[in-house]
Amino acid sequence: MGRHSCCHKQKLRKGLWSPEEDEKLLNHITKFGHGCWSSVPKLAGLQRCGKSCRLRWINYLRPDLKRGAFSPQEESLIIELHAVLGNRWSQIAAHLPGRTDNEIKNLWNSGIKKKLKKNGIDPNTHKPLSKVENSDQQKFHAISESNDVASVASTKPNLSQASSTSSSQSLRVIPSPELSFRRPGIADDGSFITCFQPTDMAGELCFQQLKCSTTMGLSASSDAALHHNWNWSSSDISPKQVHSALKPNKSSDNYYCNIDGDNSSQWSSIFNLQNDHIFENSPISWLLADCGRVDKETEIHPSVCDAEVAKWFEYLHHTPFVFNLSPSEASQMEQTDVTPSAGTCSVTGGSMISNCPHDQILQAPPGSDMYGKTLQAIAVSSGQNSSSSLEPVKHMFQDKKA
DNA sequence: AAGGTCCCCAACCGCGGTTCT
DNA sequence: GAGAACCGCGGTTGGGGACCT
Repeated sequence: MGRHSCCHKQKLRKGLWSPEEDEKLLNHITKFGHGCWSSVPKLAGLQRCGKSCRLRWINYLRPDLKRGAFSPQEESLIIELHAVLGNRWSQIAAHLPGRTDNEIKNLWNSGIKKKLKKNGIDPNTHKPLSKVENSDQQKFHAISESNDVASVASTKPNLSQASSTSSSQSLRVIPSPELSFRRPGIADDGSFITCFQPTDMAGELCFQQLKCSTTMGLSASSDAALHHNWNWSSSDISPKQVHSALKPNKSSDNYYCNIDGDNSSQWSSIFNLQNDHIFENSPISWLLADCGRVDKETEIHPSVCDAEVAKWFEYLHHTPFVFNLSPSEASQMEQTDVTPSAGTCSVTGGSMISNCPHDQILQAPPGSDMYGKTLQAIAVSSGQNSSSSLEPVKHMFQDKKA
């Protein structure tokens, strides 16, 4: 079948659009709408192909476009969405009103990518750029493939191993401030293998793996959802609880959680509340999604937070990170800010998770396009690429829908 | 001032998916 | 069901402005 590329048509202009062409296209679409794009150039009196007209309208002439530089909030949102969605620019753009996929793609390729690399993050995987020597890399991959900690983002986790002897294997890596950004994986039984957090052991940063069962976690009846009863388990570490959470800066949408365990390490994690959505920077967003509704106002207590996280926070948000707040400092911060209550965070119902892939699946009928694509997105983000490895994920969500 | 290089971003290109005939 | 046309997406290109030497 011969597919006609518009570029092969004769006598059609290419290249930059002139103001006159813009005006013709704008006038035509304003009056008649675009209808069938292939007929637009003829009706509008343009020597362009329909595809070119469509692109010009979408990327430049549309009245609802937001012009100008991206805000730090938009940039951080793009980074967070990219971690979940990858190069699905149109889906990312859907979360940024007034921005086009092309614009976001350009920003990513020309700006954000470099920033991430500069900060030691691989922009493709959102993992720390490893400077590990070859031998260490081989070890890394070997362990990954046998379901060690690194496997969460790159290979299919194996629950039996994770819950037995190897669940807290540590792996020496080049220290990096981004270690708190790990994504959860999904085990065969549908339980979550959570992110790895940096822990300081004898001066070395190590990865450690935790497991959170879907049957555990946040109680729907908890009256202080964000810092109550998030139980984590691994074979050699007793269940942990999030004992406090911190909103380091009132203009920020990010919160940090400290999870105390019996090995005296502090486990910091991060999640983000923005436009009523929680983004998958941490297993906590998955936990919240999994647990359904959280509808009580929640206190966030300032607490000590890890300097690595602070560094990352400052990079992402271009705002100073405040930590080690005393109660009086926290109180002062609360009084000087115009946004609601520094120490509280209002978390409301299902809308909170409406944009979480997990929740999209719960809302989408199995078999629908949304269902399949979202499953794939999750599988890919979890390093589960084969269709067979999707099965446990499917079952998990089907069970939850039921 | 001139030439070279870098980088941004608008636009192109090709592909896959969907709809129409 | 097959072929053609259309649509939308993501990767890539190249024009041109900014910056450097």
